[in-house]
Amino acid sequence: MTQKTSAREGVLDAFERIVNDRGERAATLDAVAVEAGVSKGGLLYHFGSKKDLVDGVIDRITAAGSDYVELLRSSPEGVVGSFIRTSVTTGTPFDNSYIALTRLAQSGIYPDARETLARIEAEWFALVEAEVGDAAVARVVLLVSDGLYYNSALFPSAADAATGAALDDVVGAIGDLVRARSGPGRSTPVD
Amino acid sequence: MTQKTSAREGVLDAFERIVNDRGERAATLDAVAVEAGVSKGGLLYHFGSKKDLVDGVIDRITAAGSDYVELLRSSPEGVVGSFIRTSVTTGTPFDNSYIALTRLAQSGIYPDARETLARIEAEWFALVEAEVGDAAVARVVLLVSDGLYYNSALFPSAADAATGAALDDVVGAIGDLVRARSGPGRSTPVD
DNA sequence: GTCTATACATGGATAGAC
DNA sequence: GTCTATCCATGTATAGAC
Repeated sequence: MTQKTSAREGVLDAFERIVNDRGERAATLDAVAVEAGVSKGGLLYHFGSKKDLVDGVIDRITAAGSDYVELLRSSPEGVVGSFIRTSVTTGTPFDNSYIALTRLAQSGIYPDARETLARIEAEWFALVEAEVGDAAVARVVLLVSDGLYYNSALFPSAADAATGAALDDVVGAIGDLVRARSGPGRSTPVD
Repeated sequence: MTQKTSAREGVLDAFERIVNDRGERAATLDAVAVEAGVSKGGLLYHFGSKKDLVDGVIDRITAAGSDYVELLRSSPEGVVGSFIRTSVTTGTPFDNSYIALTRLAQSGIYPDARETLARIEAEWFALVEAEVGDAAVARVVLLVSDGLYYNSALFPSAADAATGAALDDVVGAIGDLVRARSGPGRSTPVD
């Protein structure tokens, strides 16, 4: 009763992959079925409609979101640094679901996708703000993260470049901002 | 020979509007024709194919891009501040074309859309870097801009909130970052 | 649980009248 | 320059066999 979900998960993987690589429009039932290695009918047994597929992605990210937040919290680098670094897509299951959701949310046909994204961002904002203690800085961090996701989703080739020194530079600059805002008379909350 | 383009422009407006409000998928020839108040046949006289519509958006933004850069250059606030502020969609023709392009670029069917975006971002980066004199900070500014565009395109309702005090806060934080990076021993290049 | 076959609607694009 | 009519391909979804 626990392993039989593999076919279902495979379909969901295929759906996300197509949405992310070729856009929502390309993610037809046919294309997803082929990518998942099942027939259209087989796919529709697991997901009765297109919307069910979207709901599947939402369920996934809702589950994975907690783990991600936990990972940020427990990072020795601190929330901000690890948050920025993990905003460049590296193809983790969470990344794949998150980017798929941003695509699906754009159509407006799936209000739940949009709401889920908003909920996730609100959670991240609270987390970052708690560490930096400054709403404006927290907002900048969130925006940089959104920008990184947007860029690595739109220009997958550029994601490699951003993974290296350039990303370190961004993290460094954000660190400077946090310290500048903490003020000279206040010791850093880091560590 | 100069005003007869109004119908054409109207069709392009309609196309952008639907792409931005309801997603690329909703922007069918039928829907665009209805929105523009012409028949499908009439639309296809001006734009022989879907791709021609996309090319129309690209042509538009290529033309409008120069004006936008000029506006940033001549802003009394400086490039960075005005750039950040104008990254929240206010429904200008440039905004509409830009957001439409980001949507169209995601499908991968229109490589030109992606390349145009990359070209525009490169131009903006050069402009910002020239003012702040620091590649990492320039990159942060670009990412914040991308994040703002992404957010105001995805959550139009949130764009209002971001237009007010929150946006000022972000501009202020970025200003702090620029100053922090300029270093204590270096006078500000502003003005 | 997965397949084939099929119904039905919609999308892109052409032809040709006005 | 704009319209109607139409063709063909594709997309979503259902029915029912295996």
